[in-house]
Amino acid sequence: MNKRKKQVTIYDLATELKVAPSTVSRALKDHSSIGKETIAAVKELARKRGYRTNTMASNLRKQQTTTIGVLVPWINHPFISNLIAGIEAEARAAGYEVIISQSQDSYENEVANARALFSSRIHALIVSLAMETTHYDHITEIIQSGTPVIFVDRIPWEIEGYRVMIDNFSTARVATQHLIDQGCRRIALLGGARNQVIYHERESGYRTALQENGIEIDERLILASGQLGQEEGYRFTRHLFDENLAPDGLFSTMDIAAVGAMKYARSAGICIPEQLAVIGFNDDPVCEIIEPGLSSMSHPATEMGRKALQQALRLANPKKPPPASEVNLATGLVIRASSLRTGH
Amino acid sequence: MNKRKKQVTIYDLATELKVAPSTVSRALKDHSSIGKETIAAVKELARKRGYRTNTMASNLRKQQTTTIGVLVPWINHPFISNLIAGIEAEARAAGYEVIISQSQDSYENEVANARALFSSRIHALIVSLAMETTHYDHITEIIQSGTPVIFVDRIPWEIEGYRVMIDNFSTARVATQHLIDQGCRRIALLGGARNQVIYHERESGYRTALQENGIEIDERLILASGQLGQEEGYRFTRHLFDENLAPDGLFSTMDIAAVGAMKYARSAGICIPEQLAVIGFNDDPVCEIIEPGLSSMSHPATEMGRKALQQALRLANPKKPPPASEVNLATGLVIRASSLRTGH
DNA sequence: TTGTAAGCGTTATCAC
DNA sequence: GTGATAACGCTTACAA
Repeated sequence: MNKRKKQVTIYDLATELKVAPSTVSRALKDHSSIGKETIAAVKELARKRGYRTNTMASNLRKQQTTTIGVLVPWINHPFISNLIAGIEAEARAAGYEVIISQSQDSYENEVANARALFSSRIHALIVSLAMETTHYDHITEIIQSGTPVIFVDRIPWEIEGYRVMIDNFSTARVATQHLIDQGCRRIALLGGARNQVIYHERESGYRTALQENGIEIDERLILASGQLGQEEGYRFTRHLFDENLAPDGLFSTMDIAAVGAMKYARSAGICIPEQLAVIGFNDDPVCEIIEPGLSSMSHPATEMGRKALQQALRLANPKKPPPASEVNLATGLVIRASSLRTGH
Repeated sequence: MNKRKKQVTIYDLATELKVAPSTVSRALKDHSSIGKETIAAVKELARKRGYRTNTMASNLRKQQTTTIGVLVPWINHPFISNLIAGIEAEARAAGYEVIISQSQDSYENEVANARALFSSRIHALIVSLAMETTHYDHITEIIQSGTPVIFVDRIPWEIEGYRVMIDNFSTARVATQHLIDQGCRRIALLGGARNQVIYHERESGYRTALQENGIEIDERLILASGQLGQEEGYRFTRHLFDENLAPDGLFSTMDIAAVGAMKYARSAGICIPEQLAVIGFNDDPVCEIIEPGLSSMSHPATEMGRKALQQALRLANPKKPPPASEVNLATGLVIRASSLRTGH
């Protein structure tokens, strides 16, 4: 049906060179027991005939692939695309391919994608969970089959698995402390979905920082949304000022919501940072673009991808030293004009 | 070596049910000639034993994969990640997987990745070329083998292949015309690598618009860079004003360079849009974030991904009607404050 | 409606 | 150093 040209196989090369297929196979991978001349001849002919290893056959025979499965909520989010870029670069360098699938934050999609990846007999799986996900059977199934699974960023509550993360608690604490250091006392929080570990941790870090500084927590200043975006940031901030809760500092657990907050402030004539100091989370490119520059906590997305891949390979290869069950990457406070008050 | 659990095969199911493996194979795909009860029994047991098709074996036997190869310069660029998101969503819905690789704009990487993808016997390939690429042997090789190849966005000059694009010429003409309509007469161009078709086309569109309006082209206002980014945008704009070439309009073929231009204008006290009307290209998220809002030409990245995949599948399946050799998607003028002069 | 058997291209084991 | 051969798990004529 397909008019694809038949590909050259080791049999074709063997016939032409009048040697055995097994010799060709070995020659192509520089097996030590094959004569130098044979190797040269085989490689020369392979090049001339345009021979390409049939990965499917090889994989089937070896009972393993060199494909890394990646399961993320969205490909086209800055953080995730950087994560994937890191995974891909590292994988490629190590001779692996990357197959990606996005759940679009739907549990149903995530399950279907997990099954599809599993059927492809992936070498390892790197997962960041969908917002909706609260059951993990589709993942534990894979773990139990012996396939290495690494969780990144959006990790599950229950499963004891390998993870590559940042310390969301401490990072949020640092962000909040920075606002306090700038003289803020009424600090609002724009939080994400509380059923997600990372947003829960960030909220805890915020609360802890306030307590450590003897600042009473005003629950009315804590706002959360499962869909924290620019619009929510705008709306939440307007709400705070409309209800006479006017904060003097604002920590947003996502940069994009901080942008919304700043947009509102601008429209309402609220000066940043003098009246409202703002800090975000992730250090997305927007932080450099908006005026004033948005302070944020840097998040090593690409590095996280690289690390996750390294962990996955280590886990898949019993010869290598086993990986730590949890890797924490460093974050950093990036101070820009949105939070920097003179005189502090 | 690997402590992976042995996977269940159709043989296991066949033995347990006391039927032939072929029966199991057929039952699993609802073959018409298999008894209803047999099908039910097979599926039930498959579920119970956690059977998963071994895709490698199946592919090897069928001499084809359901894997779509994607070769792009960078995964973590807004335009590309949207493109990939479109490809993935459409592919997944059609039962295909997506394997991605990034050339990082290096010719060498692109060649290596193309070979690797080819060895995986991909069903089809979707390519956006690296900046460096000027030879296309690594791609023509694949086309000649019978594998469908679809070019998107960064297409080659020479190869007669299938492509999914926007009309860069007309889109640039519309952008330039818009500035002219706003009263601009000295319009600068921030262009990309001229060896790339798309940037060449955009420059032509700009020139044509000026000519159509009887505006003389001042070559000193035309600046190009293979690495057009925020910094270049800033630098080019400063150069224009420093050299007393002060333009009253600026068309940047990439949004991010327009952002740089706006940053310079702000630092130099040049009013946008009154003294300098600015328009970009792509309608990236930054356009909404920067102040004033950046006018731009919308680029249907996700749609382009979906379309490219559809074309690829159509091309791979001789039963379907053959695709058009070139698909052009619509772009649109998105007017924001950066180019909107009152009184026009 | 089901079974038999060949073969997809590779690699590992054993023999020479 | 090299060759013969048997898998890997699946699909698909062809046979029954």
